[in-house]
Amino acid sequence: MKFASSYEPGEYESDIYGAWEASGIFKPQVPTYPVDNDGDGKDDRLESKTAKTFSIVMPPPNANGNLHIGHGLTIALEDSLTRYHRLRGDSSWYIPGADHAGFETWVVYERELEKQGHTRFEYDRDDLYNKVWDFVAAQRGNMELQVRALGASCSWDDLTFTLDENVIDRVYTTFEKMWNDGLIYRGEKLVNYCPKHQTAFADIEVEHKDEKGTLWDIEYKLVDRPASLIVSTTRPETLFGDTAVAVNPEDERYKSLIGKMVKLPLTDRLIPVIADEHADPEYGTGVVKITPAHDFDDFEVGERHNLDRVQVISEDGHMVNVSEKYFGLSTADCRKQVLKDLKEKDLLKGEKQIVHSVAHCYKCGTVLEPMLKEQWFVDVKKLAAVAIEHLEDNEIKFHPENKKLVLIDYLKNLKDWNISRQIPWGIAIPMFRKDDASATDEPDWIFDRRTNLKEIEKGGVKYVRDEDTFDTWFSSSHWPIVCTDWDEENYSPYYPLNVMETGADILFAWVARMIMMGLYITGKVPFREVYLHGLVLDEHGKKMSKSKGNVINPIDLVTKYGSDAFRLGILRGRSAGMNQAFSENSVIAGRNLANKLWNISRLIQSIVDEEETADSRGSGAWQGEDERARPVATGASDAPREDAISFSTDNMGEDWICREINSCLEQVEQDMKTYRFAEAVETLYQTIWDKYADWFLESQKIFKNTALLKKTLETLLIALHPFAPFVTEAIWQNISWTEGFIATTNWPEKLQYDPISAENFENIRIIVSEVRTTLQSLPGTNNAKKYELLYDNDSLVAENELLIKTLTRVPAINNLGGSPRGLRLALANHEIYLDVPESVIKEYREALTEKILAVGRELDALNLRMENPNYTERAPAHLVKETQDKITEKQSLISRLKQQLDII
RNA sequence: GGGGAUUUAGCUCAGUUGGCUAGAGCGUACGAUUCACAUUCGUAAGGUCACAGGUUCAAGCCCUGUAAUCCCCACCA
Repeated sequence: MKFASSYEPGEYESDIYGAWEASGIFKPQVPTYPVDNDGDGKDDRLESKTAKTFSIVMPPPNANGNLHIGHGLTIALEDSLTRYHRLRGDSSWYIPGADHAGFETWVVYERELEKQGHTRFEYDRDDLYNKVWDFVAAQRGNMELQVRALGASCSWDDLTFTLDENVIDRVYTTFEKMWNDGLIYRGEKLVNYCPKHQTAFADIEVEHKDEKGTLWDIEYKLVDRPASLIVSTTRPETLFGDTAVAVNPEDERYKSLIGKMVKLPLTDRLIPVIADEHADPEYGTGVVKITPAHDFDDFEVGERHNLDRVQVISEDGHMVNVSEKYFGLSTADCRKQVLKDLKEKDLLKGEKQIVHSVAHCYKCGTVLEPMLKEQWFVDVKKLAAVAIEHLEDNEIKFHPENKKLVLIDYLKNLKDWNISRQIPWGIAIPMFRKDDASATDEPDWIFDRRTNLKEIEKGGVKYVRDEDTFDTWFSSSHWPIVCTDWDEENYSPYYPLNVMETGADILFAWVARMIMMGLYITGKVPFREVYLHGLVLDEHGKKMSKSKGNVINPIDLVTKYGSDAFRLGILRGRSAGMNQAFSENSVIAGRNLANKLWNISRLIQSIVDEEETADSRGSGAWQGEDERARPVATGASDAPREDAISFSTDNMGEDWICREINSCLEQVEQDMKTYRFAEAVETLYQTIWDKYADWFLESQKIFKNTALLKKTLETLLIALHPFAPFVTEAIWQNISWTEGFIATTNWPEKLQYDPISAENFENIRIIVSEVRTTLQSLPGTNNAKKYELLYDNDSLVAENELLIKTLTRVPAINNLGGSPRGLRLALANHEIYLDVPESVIKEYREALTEKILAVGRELDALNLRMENPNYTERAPAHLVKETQDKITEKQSLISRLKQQLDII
């Protein structure tokens, strides 16, 4: 016996993964590059009946990080899909990736530098890039091992790293095209800037948090009259950058002051009073100071009124362009000083506490400073418009559906995209600035791919490299294109991707940009469907976080319960787009299913072994005389066929299990088509456990049909394989009659069965359940052993005595022969009794009364429905008939139970 | 301010086009036990489908309103 009594995942998983990988089964069958084997000069892939392809990319995990629970979910989802399609015969390509994780890795590395007592400013960009490269290379590998541990059937030879040459190449090609198309521009704008990391961010990377703050009222005195304006601000230190104060043009209080000058406190500067809609008469005093260089709204006001932009805060968060007293102070110190000085001059007229939202760095939590900087921007209007057009044409199907509208809404309001980052770890921006003022005819900036050079020469003019790198999302937006080897010449049968699976939280940052970029570069949407998963929350529905200490590590669970258990557990009870709780319990349930399946296989193998031994002795030990030739085998129809494997008719569980397995297969197929993973798993779980093990295998302990046992086990193993790849493969390798890998076998065809026989077994199940229920509700314990089962005039019971006896464990089943005794079961269509003595029946009286009442209530409800003429006239005929039948059934049941009660 | 969701058993969730007595897992209670599996088997209890109206022969599902929870976007001088 090869099978241990329980499934130990640790003993099998890594060997199995190794065998899969070594045999190359994760590679797609249809090549990714043109092939011309017949030498006719044409791409064979296009000539042949194109095999169906399935392609999906892995959202690249951080190359030097570890997987978290979200990755665990992503891989469970993506790999289940991939394996399912592989079994269905599609040329399936699951493309793995690794992310240089620009900013994240940089933050980690910069901390490392600090530990060593260095700062980034001691090195130039190329040095830093090389240092980080080495750092990442040294840390790399864990992630990829963890992806393997989760069972991802991805094609490792095709792993794409976000800094691979082909990626950089593609990004430069796009950038050049955009530059030539006028979609890229350099602009001085206010950008969100982290003074700690000294880099700018895109809007999307900013984290807004509500915080308590103080609103100070400051007096600005008018120059030509003894009057003053009170302005309110949360940032008094920025007053040095004020270049105007604004009032609403409709505000009667201040109309006469528009155009006058006020003196900027603590300075000698005079600034004008301007009229602008931005000033809200309802808010505070209705007067607002305008600091174009340090506030987003003020920046726009400044544009409208042509105001100067006076930058008073440096990139490292210190005061500049101010009088000596304040120069060099940190913004926080400067604020204190300004408040103190204003108070002394009696210009501070009030303060109050408010709650307002403040922008923070999503990595270090530092308050972001709006900073005036020259950056590269993408003009997104056209790109977004094209994306919206294709989305509205329903070219991409979303799961959940509503996310499409959310995305369209986002694209409609999208602002230009800042793609410059002031960190060295990333793809260098391929732009060079003219370094020769005398060359007036030459453009200020030129595109050039030679970013390894700090300066280049073109046409006798010297140009200097821009030191910035790309926003990670700029390159990531190319992911479907670079992963599938699409280019302008090579037709890739894998582009567009069949499905893009990723977190709902990066719908805007990533999915939106992939769509825009895909359309811009290839003219096609980059994927046909989008499946978005939500956050995995802890068991109480709270976000997992290090500070809360509720983080679950997927690899720990894999180690403890096995990869399959983790996958089954994390898929269960989860639907698209929803943030849902997760607990170890669901993984334990998955572990139990794996073990159940293992033991099912162990039982079947032992039956197969025994039969083979018996055959070799020449006596059909398990093929009793009852056996008749019966047609059941694979095939598409329900109709019995005469040429198939034979098996015994007496055990009607055989037809029944075929019916149930067929319906399970149909359900799973439907669920996979509609991305309802949890439902697919649930269906399989119930079919394998509740139906196959608890009813069919129990029945097979009486009549063994080895051929069918083999066939049905294979079917269930294959159907579960996408979700639980390891245990199904381990069993496949352990049972004696299968060949090759289950991972590359074919999705099962439907089984043939006789519907009448199947329905008969369903009736037997109902009888058995009723017997069990009644036995449990009788007084005393061990009732099953005490009472015999009696029946009258019932061929179903008569023909299946042994089966019913085994399933109910009653000591005997006898034909009454017309003289009823004992306790009659509450079954409408069968006359079945438990041979229970009078004394016990009397004790059962109460339960019987309750049962009669319950059936009576059901009957009343049905009658009420039938009495309503609107129902009988307007409801579909089959429903009305069903109701009528039910009434008849309930009535007869009640009268029988009442008879029983009368006897007592 | 704008938008998106969620609310069904003690907990976590299904319930697809309105149509049988609203389901599952976990948990709970009771019972079983050599003979594949205690990671087991059997049975049961447990529901005002958030609330209030409406449409319909029929509503967990559709419509209107209310409440609570969560998320996103914008703004907050």
